[in-house]
Order: sequence, then structure tokens, then C-alpha cells
Amino acid sequence: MTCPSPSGPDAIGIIELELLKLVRHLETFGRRGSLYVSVDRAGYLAMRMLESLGPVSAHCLAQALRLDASTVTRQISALVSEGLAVRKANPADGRSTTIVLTDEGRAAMRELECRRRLLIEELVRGWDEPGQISLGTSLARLNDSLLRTVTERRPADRPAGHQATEPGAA
Amino acid sequence: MTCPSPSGPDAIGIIELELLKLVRHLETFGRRGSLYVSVDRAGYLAMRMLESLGPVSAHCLAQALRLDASTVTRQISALVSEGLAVRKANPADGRSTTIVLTDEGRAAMRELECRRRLLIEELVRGWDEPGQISLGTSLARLNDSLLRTVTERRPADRPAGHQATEPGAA
DNA sequence: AAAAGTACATGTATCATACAGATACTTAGT
DNA sequence: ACTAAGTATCTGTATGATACATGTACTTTT
Repeated sequence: MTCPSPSGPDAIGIIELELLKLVRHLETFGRRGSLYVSVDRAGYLAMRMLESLGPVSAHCLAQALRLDASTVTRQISALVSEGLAVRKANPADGRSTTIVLTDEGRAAMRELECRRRLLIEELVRGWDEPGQISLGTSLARLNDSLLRTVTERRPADRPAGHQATEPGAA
Repeated sequence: MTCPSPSGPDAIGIIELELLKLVRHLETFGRRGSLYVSVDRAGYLAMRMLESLGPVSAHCLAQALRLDASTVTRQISALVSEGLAVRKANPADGRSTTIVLTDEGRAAMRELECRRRLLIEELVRGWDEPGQISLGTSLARLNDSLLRTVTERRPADRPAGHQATEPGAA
């Protein structure tokens, strides 16, 4: 066995177990919580991404979310049918459409963010300030490492694909 | 709006966003990773839980995992059909069965733990030691708070139900 | 103008889950 | 002891989020 350490309570072991538990907890929240009524969690993430990217094509959004294009197509369809986003024809390329959040979409997003914030506040109520900050920075760092790992493993889908569909690119 | 803070980069806001991103990352790992061949992530968690609880009934395991009993039934069936666990009749109660990990189950679990550890080691390679420890303790604390929140919200399913099905209880 | 490539949509499959109902067993009330 | 109520498990069905394969329309290259 090349197991680095015999599953003792070392940092790696703790992270391994706690991440496992965390996934379950987060799934439970997403599934059984009262959050996510007008928009589901995947849609919320898509909207947050759309907001930070600005209007982009579905292809571009899929790359940013690291999801299959077909999955994102459906997520966008859901948003559009709820009036939270619109597909705008791209005059420079008849194949692609540009996804734009509507005002309703932004409002729904903010509202959901609020509810999530309230939940999290309740969650870390009683934590000391440094503890909260430590959680935030640890999570951010973890996501950063995860993103880098995933990116290194799949050098395909070069982020340069981005420009090809940007509104004023071609 | 009663939004506690205007979505600035405060600790709560960071946690809200980073948890959102983390779910996606963890889903991606569970779904597209090369982990989880002989047993899936849900099964692995069930096995870890079984190990820490010892032999218990499906009902009891479901409560510990905070999953529906039917879901756990299927997870157990999967483990059993892979030879990783066995259902033992409970002489004290003909309705329930006691789930016991086999040696193969334990081996599969250890092997998967190893692979997960290696991934995590790679992930936090380059982090300083305090950073790794901080991540571990932050995650543990978060899980603890999450567990407490969920428990408070559902005072049903009293953990006392546990004893009723323990091997030598009745 | 034909071939190759790209963007999006749709069909189908999978996985993990919940809820509702069925069945077999146990416990409580009388 | 008999019946009613409760409980443990299993099975059927539905949902949500995803991937992969395929189809279609458009664009770029040759």
C-alpha cells in the first residue's frame, strides 16, 4: 500500500473525512431546504456566473461552469422560461445566442443570495470573528486549488474559446 | 430587504459564494473523477458510517446518514451485491436486518480512502502546514454547525431509536 | 462550392435522492 | 388471545442534475 499515512487524524485525513461529510450536508440543504423555489441551485450558480461574466454565449457559460454544453442549454432554457434571462441573437454569428439576465433574474438572484446569507449567518452564529474569516479564506483557497487541479487535468477547452463568441468580438 | 449586508466581500458573503462553488467542484470530482469504481461516493460514505457505528439496522444507518430509508435500502443492496456488506437477520426483531461490513468491504473502503487521500494531498500540496490544519478545522467546525442546524430543525427521528435495533439491545 | 468545424438543441442514460405504497413483523389495548 | 396500531424494509415511481451521442443550422477553410 502506498497510503501516505495510516488514516490517522492528520490534516489530510481530517480534510478527507470532513469533505465527505460536507458534500452530504450540502446536498441535503440543496435538496430539502426551502431555498431554491423560483430557481434551483444549478440555476442560481449559472446566474451568478452570468453576472460576473456579463452577457456571453451558452458555450462560454458552459466552459466557465465546467459543465457540458447540453446541461447548460437546459439550465438556460429553465431560466428563460421563468423570465429570468433572455436569449439574444448574436448578429455576428447566427449559431450562437447571447444570454442576458433580465431585471427579474437579477432580483431573483439577489433574493436567493439573501436567503442563503441568512442561513449561513445562522450557521456561523456563535463563531468568533477569526473563525468565520478562517472558514472563508480556507474555502476560497480550496476552491482555488480545485480549479487549478481541474484545469491542469483538462487543458482542453482552452479559455481562449471565450472571445470567439463575445458580443463585439467578430 | 432584510439582507444583512449588501453582498459585500464580508466573511458571510465569501462563505456564501465559496460554498456555492465548492458544491460544483465536489460534484465534478464525484462524477467525472476516476475515483469510485467498485463503490460510489454514497456507498463509500455509507461504509464509513457503518464502520464508525458498528453493525446496525438499515433504519439506524439511514438516520445517521440523514437519508430516507428507501435510499439507504438501495445503497445497502448495492454494497451487498458487490460483496462489501452482508445483511444479517436480527433474532430479536424479524423486521430488521443488521448490516455488517465484510472484509472485502473494509478493504475496498481503505483503498478508496487511500485514493482520496492522494488526491487531497495533491490538492493541498504547496499549502503551508497551518493552512492545511486551518482548512481541516474550519471544515470540521462547519460540519458540526450544519449537523446541529439540521438536527434542531428536525427534532423528529430521535437518536434514541438507535438502541432498539442494536444487536444486543432487546 | 464542398468539406470541415462550431453552437446549440434534443434524445437517452445514469446516479442519488425522496415520497408513496406494499408487505411482514412487532407491540399495545382490550 | 385477537385485533389495531406501529415499525422496518423493500419496491415503484418521480425528480433533479448531469453526461454522452446525435441532429441541425450556421460559419470558416480550402
